[in-house]
Amino acid sequence: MAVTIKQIAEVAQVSRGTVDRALNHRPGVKAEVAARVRQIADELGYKPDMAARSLASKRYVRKKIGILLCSEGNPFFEDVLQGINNARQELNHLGVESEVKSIKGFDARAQIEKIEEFAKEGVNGIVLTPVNAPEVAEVLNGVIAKGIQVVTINTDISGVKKMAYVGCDYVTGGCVGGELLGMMSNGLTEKVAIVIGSRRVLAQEQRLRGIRRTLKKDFPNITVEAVLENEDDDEKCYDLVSSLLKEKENLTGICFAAAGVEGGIRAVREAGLERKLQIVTYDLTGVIKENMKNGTIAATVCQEPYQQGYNGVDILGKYLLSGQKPSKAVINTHVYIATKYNI
Amino acid sequence: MAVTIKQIAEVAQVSRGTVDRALNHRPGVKAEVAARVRQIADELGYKPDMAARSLASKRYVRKKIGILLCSEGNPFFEDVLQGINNARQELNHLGVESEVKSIKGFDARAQIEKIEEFAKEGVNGIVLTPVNAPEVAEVLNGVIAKGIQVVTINTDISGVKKMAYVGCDYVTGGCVGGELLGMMSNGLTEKVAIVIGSRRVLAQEQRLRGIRRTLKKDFPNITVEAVLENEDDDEKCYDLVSSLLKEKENLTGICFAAAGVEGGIRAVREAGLERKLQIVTYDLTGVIKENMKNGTIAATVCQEPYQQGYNGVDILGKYLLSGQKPSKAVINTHVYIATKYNI
DNA sequence: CTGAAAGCGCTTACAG
DNA sequence: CTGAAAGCGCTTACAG
Repeated sequence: MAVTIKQIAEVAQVSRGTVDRALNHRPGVKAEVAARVRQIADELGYKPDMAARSLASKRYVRKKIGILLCSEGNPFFEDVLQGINNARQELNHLGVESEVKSIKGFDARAQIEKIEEFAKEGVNGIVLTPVNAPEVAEVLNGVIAKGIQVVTINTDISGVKKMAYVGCDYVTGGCVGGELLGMMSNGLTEKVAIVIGSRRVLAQEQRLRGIRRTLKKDFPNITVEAVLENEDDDEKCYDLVSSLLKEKENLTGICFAAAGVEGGIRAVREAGLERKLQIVTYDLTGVIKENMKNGTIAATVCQEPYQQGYNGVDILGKYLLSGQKPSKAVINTHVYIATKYNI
Repeated sequence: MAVTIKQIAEVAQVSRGTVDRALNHRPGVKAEVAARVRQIADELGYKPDMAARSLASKRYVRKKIGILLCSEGNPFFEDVLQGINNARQELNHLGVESEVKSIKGFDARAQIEKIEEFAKEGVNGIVLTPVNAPEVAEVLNGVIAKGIQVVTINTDISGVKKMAYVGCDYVTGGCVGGELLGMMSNGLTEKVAIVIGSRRVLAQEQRLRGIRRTLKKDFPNITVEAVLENEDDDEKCYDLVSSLLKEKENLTGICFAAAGVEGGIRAVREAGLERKLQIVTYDLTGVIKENMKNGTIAATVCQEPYQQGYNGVDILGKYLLSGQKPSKAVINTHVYIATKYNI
C-alpha cells in the first residue's frame, strides 16, 4: 500500500491536519515543523492520492475554468473541442467546473471582452487560443496578476506569463510539409506554390518558414513560384488559385498551409488539374478527407487537435486540483502525416 | 453538482447500500427494487464517482493485473512499455496492482508457462501480446473461463473470447506504406522490394497484403520485384538484401516491413546505394530515427506504441474497478507517417 | 500555530 | 432481502 498522510503524521508526531498544511505549503505551520514533515514525506516516498483529495475538496470550493476559442465557423476546431469536452467531463467529476465561449476569427477586441467576462465570473484559470496582439497580452497579464492561471493552446502569444502552451511547433510542421513536397518530387525539377492565410499570423509565418527552409536545404530541385495569402477565406482562395493556374502553366504542386482549402481545390478542379498537381494540405477537416479519398490531395500534415484541447484543459484542471504545474511550459503536440488510408 | 447515490436512495426510498447493490448488479436485492433503483438512476443521469469508488474499494480487495509481452530484446516495445508503466502507476493509485513479465520472441510454450504463472498468482486479468497459436488460444480460453479477463495489445489472436484488442489495423498500415512508395515515385516506373519477417505471422501477412493492394490499385507504375523474409533477424536481413542488390541492379526502393532494419540498411550502405534507393520502414526505433536523420530512410509508418500499452492496461484496470467494458472490442490505434522532422 | 472532527461519495462486513 | 455504520485518504472550518 502507498504511504498516507496518516503514516506521516504518526512518524512526525503531529496531526494529519498539520501534515496536510505542511505538504501543501498552506499557511499556519511553524517553519521547522513544516520542514520536518516534508522531509519525512520525502523519505517515505509519499504521493498524494488524487482520488481522496478531489473527494475531500468537493465539500468546499469549486474551481472553475474558462475556455475561450477562436473557433466559430472553423472546422479545424471540432476535434479540439472534442478533446476539451472530454477533459471537462473528467474534471467535472473531480470538482472542477468549466465553461466554453467562442469568437469568430482572430479579433483582439472580441477576445478581450470575453476574457474580462471570465474574470468577472471569478474563474480560477483560462485556457485559450490567443490572438497574438499586444492589447490581448496586456489583458492576460492583468488577469494573471490577479491569480488567474492562463494556458494557451493551438497557437501562442508572446509576452505573457502563461503557465503553459500546448500545441505544435509550427516550424517543424512547415518542415514536414516541405519534406512531403520533396519526397513526392522523386528528384525531378518541380515548381510549386504555397498558399497561406496571412503573414501577420505568427503560426502561418513559421509554417511558411519551415516549408521554405526544408525545400532549400534538402530539395534544391524544387522552386517556389508563388506565395499567396488567402486570409483563410474560400472565395479569396478560389480567385487566387484560379489566376495562379492561368499564369503558371508549368506548376507541378500546391501546398495549402491554411484554411480556405475548399475554394482552392475548386479552382484546381475547374482547371482540370486535379490529377496532375501534387497537393499537400494541413490538418484534417471534412473537405480534406473527401479530397484525399478521391485522390485530389496526396497527403496532409496533422497536429493532434484533440490532444491540444484535452491536454490544455487537463493541465490547468490538475493544477487547480493539486497545485502541480506541468514540468515543461511548452508542450508540443506531434506533427504527423496522414494519407487517404489512415484518416 | 453531479447526482449521487444518496440522492437516488432518497428518491427510491431505500438505503444507500441497496442502491449500490442494485446499480452494480450485486446479489441480494429484490428484482423489482433493483429495477426501480436503476430506472431512477437512469432518469437522474447518475454517473458513479470513480474517485470515491476507488477510495472506498481500497479497504477491501486489491485487484491485480498480469502483463505479458514478447518484448525481450525488441526495441519496438520500449514505447509500449512506457505506456504500460504510466497506466500501471495511475491504476496503482486507484488500488489496482500489476506485474510485468516478458519473453523473447513469439514462443508459444514460453508464453503458456507465464500465463499459467499469472493464473496461479491469482490475477484478475491479463494484458498480453499473444502468440497466434492454437495452444495459446486454448490456455487463454481456459483462464477466461475462470473469470480472468484478457486484453490483447499490438497483435491479436483468433478464437479467444477476449475483452478487447488494442492495436493497429495491419492491412491499413500496409496500405499507408504502399501509398508512401507510390507518392515518392512521382508517376515514374519503379521497381521495389519488400522485406518482411515471416508470412507465418498474421500481422506481417496483413501488412504485406496492404502494401501490395495499394500498389496494384493506385500505383501500377510500381512493380514488386521481390518479397524477402528475414525472420526479424539483422544478419539474415543483411545477407538477403546484399544478394538482392547484386541481383537486381535497377531496384529503386525497399520497404522494410519488419524488424532487422539495421542489417538491411548496412547492406544498402555497403552497396553505396543509401542515397539512391527510396527506403520506407515501419515503426520508430533508434536505428530508424538515426537513418531518417541522415537521409537514408525517407519515411516510416508508425502505429502509436505508447497508446497500445497505455490503453490496453487502462481498459482492463477500469473494467476491474467499474465493471465497465469498452464500447468496442477492437480499439484501433492510429497509423501515421513520420519523417526526420517529426520524430 | 496546532489538533480534533466532520464530511466528500462510495463499498461492504455485520446485524437483523 | 435490507439498513445502519464504518472507513478509504484527504481537506478545512472551528476551537483553542
